[in-house]
Amino acid sequence: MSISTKYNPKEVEKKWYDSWMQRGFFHSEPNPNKEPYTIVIPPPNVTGVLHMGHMLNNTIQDVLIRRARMQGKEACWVPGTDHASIATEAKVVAMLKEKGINKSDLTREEFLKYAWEWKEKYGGIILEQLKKLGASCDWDRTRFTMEDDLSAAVIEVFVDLYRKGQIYRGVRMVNWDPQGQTALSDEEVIPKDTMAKMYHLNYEVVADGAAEPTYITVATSRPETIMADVAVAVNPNDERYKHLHGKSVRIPLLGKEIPVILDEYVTIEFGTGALKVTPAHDLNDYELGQKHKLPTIDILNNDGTLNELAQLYVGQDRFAARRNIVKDLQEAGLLVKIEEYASVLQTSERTGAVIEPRLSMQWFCKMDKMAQPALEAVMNDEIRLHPPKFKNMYRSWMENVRDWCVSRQLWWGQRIPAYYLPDGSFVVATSDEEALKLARKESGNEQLQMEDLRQDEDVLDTWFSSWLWPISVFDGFKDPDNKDILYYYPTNDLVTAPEILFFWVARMIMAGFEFRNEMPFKNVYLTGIVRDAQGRKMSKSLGNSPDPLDLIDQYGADGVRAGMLFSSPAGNDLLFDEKLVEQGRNFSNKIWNAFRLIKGWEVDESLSFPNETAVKWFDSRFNEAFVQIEDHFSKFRISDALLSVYKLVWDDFCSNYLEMIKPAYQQPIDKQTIDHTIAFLEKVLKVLHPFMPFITEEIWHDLKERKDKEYLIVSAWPKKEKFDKAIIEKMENVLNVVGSIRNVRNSKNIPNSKQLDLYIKVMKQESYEPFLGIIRKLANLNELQFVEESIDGAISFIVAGDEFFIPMEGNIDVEAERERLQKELEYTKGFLISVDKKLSNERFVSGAPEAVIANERKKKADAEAKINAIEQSLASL
RNA sequence: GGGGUGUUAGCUCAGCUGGUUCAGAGCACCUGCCUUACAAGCAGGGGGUCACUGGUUCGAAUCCAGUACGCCCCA
Repeated sequence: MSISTKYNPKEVEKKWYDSWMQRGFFHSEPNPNKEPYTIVIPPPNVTGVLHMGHMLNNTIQDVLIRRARMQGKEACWVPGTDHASIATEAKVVAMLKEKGINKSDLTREEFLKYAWEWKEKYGGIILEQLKKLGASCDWDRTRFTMEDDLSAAVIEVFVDLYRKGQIYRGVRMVNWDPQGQTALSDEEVIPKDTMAKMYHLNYEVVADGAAEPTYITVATSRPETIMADVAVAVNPNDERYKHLHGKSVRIPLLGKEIPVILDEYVTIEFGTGALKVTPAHDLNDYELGQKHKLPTIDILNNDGTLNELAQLYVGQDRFAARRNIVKDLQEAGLLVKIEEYASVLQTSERTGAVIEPRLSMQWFCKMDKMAQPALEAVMNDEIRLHPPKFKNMYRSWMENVRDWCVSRQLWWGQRIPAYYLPDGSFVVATSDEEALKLARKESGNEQLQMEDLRQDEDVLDTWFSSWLWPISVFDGFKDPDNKDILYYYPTNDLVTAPEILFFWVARMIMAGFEFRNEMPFKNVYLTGIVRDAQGRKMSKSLGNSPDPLDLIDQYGADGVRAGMLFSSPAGNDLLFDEKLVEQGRNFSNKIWNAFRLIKGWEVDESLSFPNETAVKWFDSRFNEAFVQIEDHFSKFRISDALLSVYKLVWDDFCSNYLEMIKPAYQQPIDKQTIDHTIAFLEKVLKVLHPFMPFITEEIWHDLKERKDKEYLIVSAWPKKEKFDKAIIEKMENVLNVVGSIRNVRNSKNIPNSKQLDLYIKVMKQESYEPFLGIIRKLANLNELQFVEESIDGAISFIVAGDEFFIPMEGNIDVEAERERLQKELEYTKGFLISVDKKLSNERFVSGAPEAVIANERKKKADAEAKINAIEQSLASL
């Protein structure tokens, strides 16, 4: 035989991927005769490289899309990339720095030129990597969130929302990243648990005639912000501070006088019960300040250094300033003590810098109105989240949704289409021309020129383009009634990570209802995070993330795909272990060898058909498993679906069916058996194909001559068929018999090659007759006959109430055998007692359903028969 | 602090409407096999008080309450 004993994925994968591409199997066009099935890819960052998370996510999407394609649906998987403004800009800035260029020395246009060059050169590698995985995306439809049409959609949406009053400009407390020098959305801020210090500072109470100065002690974690203090707040019910109501205090070092205000917001027990109010640098203080109509003093520059308003430590970084002021306070005797306490530090997801709550002028998008339909759609299961446990999280987020800060102080992205007039007012427009027209109209100044207008410097948050993705990839903004969007939208399934449920998924749902009055997708499958075997997140610094392409190289794409899916139920983190991928590869090999076996048989047409029972059984078994597989798919239990296929292939098809029909060495096989077997293998390949596309396509073609477009990838998915439950159950018993015989061999050290005899004492001989050949073959038997009486001097066992005897030619260990039987007898007796107890319970008999009672009766009868049989065997020993 | 969610074999997890799918799977482990499809394999096997406590029920891994521990989200 010339076929390799090991499956070799390398050339196979390339060959079939190219072949699929050439024949256009991935490409989709609207087809009114077919049901559409659509997935839009969560666009990876254009700067990204494939990591394990992508592997899992895209394998699942590919499984779904391939199955749909085989089901005869018009399957369309739209790929693309995201411009990822912060991440990409950071990479370009770093690249320029290496060349000795500072971003601040460049104009916006110069910088963008570099950025585009960089994107053209390094961007989109990830899409090429996805091809190695076997992703059957419609590459003709590849989109990029910053390409012209998609940017135009973003601008159009911005203008539209602005005109609807949904977008506004305002001073707000934002999360400021002093390193990236941009505002961040709440979702881009990562809280980190740390130990922080609480400084207790003395504020002098403004002289009220007392000879000695008196103080109030204020606790703060940020002493460097005291120069921005505008008040000290205490709880009006706090007895300790009653004497200070209506008084003022002096800021330490600065000496500035500020009022003591009263508010029940202050927790009496926390710190000293006295709170310094610094509206410019803390969200809660800001709200307190608003309430009490206090001024705000912002003492920080964009880069986190102190400005002139601070008066002290001007120009120093906030952390340096903190060290210095603590020292000075100490020297001035105003620092009472320092306490350690556990606190949460807000950091930037991108740069890791400590976030500065800061007042700044930003653009916001109102969320509350848009959140309504988006919330309802999920709560009433119009859009289903898998697993549904995420519904609660989704609801609590949507019910407490806050306005979305959409502006970013960056250059890489869609520039905010607001144009400022010389008088400081502004207009919002989709183009320069329109802006000028509007500006002239609104200012009444027809002399205004384009040069008089200044466009906002900021760009929009990346998510402001990705929330439109399911619509914009089909040009639903440019041309709202085009045939693609009408056909493919709403899409079917979205596969993504739970950490972007709010960033992205929720906003896409909002955009769907806002701009098309329709949900963007019907199902959201939430994957878990891929972690290492110890449960740690995969990260570059830990070096615990394998390179996916190396894995593919080593184990084959099919092996990796199967390995990823073996243990990743929806919503659960995947603890990745290379063992899983190894298992996937071994599975490939198993399938390969099954194919080799079948391919190697000579057919002799003159032979009769000896395998009717085996064929009938596997046919039923396949259909039984198939119903299960379909059920798993319908509930998005992808791992379970794969495991069902795995067991069907390995246990049922290979270990059992093929062993049953396998002719003796170098003997030919009959025509009927081989035909059935090939048909079975084809069906098995079909259900396997979504998971392991390459090896299945390879075998499909090696098995038979195929016509030009007769590919597995576009073959028809099996249909659910009726199956014979009785033959499956009977075979289970038969395989138990075989297993018991093998067990006897094992425990008695009887080699496989030595034939044994078997005597069967059963109630219904005819029920066993069709299976005798199978038992003989799988257990390697010589004599095989039915008997009426128990056989002396034999090892016996019982399966489903029937007795089986293997004569042992006298070398039977009577004591051991007696002990074994005695043990089994005791167990069965105990079992009978428990069943009897149940059945004699009046309330059980009257309360339980008929089927359950019947079952208990059957258990009782079986147990009694078994006890009887064991006792006889014991007697005959 | 509020909310969510989980705890089942050494590990990762199934277990759906309470009862034959009820204590399961895969991996790991142990024993024996180089049996001409496959040692990346074959055959067999040992592992669990279903976190704890109580309740509901004829019957609880499954429903309810509390406790402990873990994780997630929000403040």
